[in-house]
Order: sequence, then structure tokens, then C-alpha cells
Amino acid sequence: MPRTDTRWDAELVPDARGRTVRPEPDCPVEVALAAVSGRWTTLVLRELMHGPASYGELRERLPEISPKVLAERLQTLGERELVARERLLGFPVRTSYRLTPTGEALRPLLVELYRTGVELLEHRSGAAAPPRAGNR
Amino acid sequence: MPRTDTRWDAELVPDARGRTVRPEPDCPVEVALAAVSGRWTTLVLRELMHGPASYGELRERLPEISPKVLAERLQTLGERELVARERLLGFPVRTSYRLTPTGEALRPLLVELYRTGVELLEHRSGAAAPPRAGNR
DNA sequence: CAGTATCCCTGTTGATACTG
DNA sequence: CAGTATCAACAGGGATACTG
Repeated sequence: MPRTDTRWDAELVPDARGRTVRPEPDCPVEVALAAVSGRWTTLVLRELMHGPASYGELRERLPEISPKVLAERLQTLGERELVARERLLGFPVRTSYRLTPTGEALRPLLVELYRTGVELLEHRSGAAAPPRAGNR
Repeated sequence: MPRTDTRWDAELVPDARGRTVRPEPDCPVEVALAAVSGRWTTLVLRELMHGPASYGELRERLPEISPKVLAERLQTLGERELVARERLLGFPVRTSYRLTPTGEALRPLLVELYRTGVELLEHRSGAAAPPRAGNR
């Protein structure tokens, strides 16, 4: 039930889907957050942003992830159609995982997460306002 | 321990802090994610982005959040110096919460989360590539 | 190789009642 | 008003061993 007694910031909350009183799974912010949330998720996405990889390759690149969690992440990403699975014939079996176009759509978000994280770390360390590439 | 055998995408992983093999609390992506993660967190941030508010005002705007969780969120945000608390004198007691400049730094991230969420929802509904208002 | 199946353990959330 | 205290319920994550 949307509020009508307050002005909404049009940049922050452009439409009604963001004007919720409780966490709604179909609020865009929740949708995006769900896509990248969960331990190891952003690391798996990072690896796949570099190109397709097999299950075993992912384990090599992320040696400390457990098989269970990796499988779980890949399955969830698959259900959300962010990642596509392809079984390669031959022996031994290989499976190739790649980002779908929808998955690629997460790239700007990951970049923004990184940027924001850097900014928070700078504030934290008490650095003076640092120069931002060609602005300010 | 950073990988050296693969090329890193400079936009996605601009420096060594993002080249981790495991989730590191001081990786910028994790820092930013931690700032907005947790149920109700983005909603509290949204409210404070509209301006300072008291504990009770926040409860009015988010009627279903429990007092415990709201207090918890405000404390965590406070520890991270994203939110500042100010006790107002008088009776009854009032406390005003407001974003710090560091907290304001989360705004572009929230905007990007919303934008990405909308995009994911569009992909999900199988809509054709929609026009993007002359942006990015 | 590419996963499942178990089991355990911890952190998170929520409801509710109470206090300075 | 602005929280804290308590307790119950649950989901997420990890270690390990096993299978097609």
C-alpha cells in the first residue's frame, strides 16, 4: 500500500514498485539484490563475466568453495536465467556455464558495487575527498 | 592470492582488491553489499534518503518492521557511519536519524539496483529489448 | 568430471513483553 | 517515545563422503 502523504524522490523511487512498506520480492531493488546476494555469488559471476567456464574450472578458480555451494549457486543462477548450462559430449563429461544476456545485464551493477565499495572504504579511512575521474 | 594466469577485466575488477579467491570482507564489492544487505535495510535507507526521521516516524512508515529489527538496522548503519543519531532534548524523548555524507554515497548504488531490477524483470517477462532513455 | 546426500552449526529474523 | 530482553523458528553455509 503506497504512501501518498510524502513526496517520493523520483530518481530513487521512479515508480510504484519501489513504494512498498515491506520487503517485496518483486520490488526492483529486491530483485537485483537477490540476483547478486548469497555468499560466493558475486565471485562466481565475476568468473563467468570473463567467459564461459566448466564446473571444474570454476572450482579451480575458487578453490575454497564447496561443491555443494557451487552447484547451488549455479542452479539458482540458472533458475533465474542469468546463467545457461551446456553439457558437452565426450568423456569425461564436461559442462560449460555461461552468462545469458540477462546475466550480462548485471555487469553495470557489479561495477557500481565496486565503485561504491571503494568510496565507502575511502570514507572509512578518513581520506580527503578523492578526485573522481573527470568530475566534481 | 591473486591470479596471474588470466586477464582481468579492468572495468569489472579495476584493482587487486577485487581479485580474490574467496569472499573477503574488505573487497569493495563485499563492502558495498554489506552496507545494503539484510532484510529491511534498503527500506530504512530509502526512508532516510528522503530526510531525517525519528525512530517512531520510521516505524510509522514501515509499520511491519519489528522494534528489534529496526533498532538493529539503525545500530549497524550507525556503526558503519552511514547514519548519525541525534538525541533531541525535551519530553517525551526524540531521536533523529539522518544519513551521513557516507550514507548519501549509497544513493547511486540504490538507483543502480533499481535500474538493474527493472531490467531483470523485463527480461523475465520476455519483453522485447525496451528503449533505454538516452542513458549509459 | 560433475555433481548429490547428509549432518551440523550458526546467524538472522520475528513475535512479544518489558523498561528508562 | 525509544528502545532492550527473551525465545522460538528457520535459512544459509560448510565439511565430508558418496554416485552416475
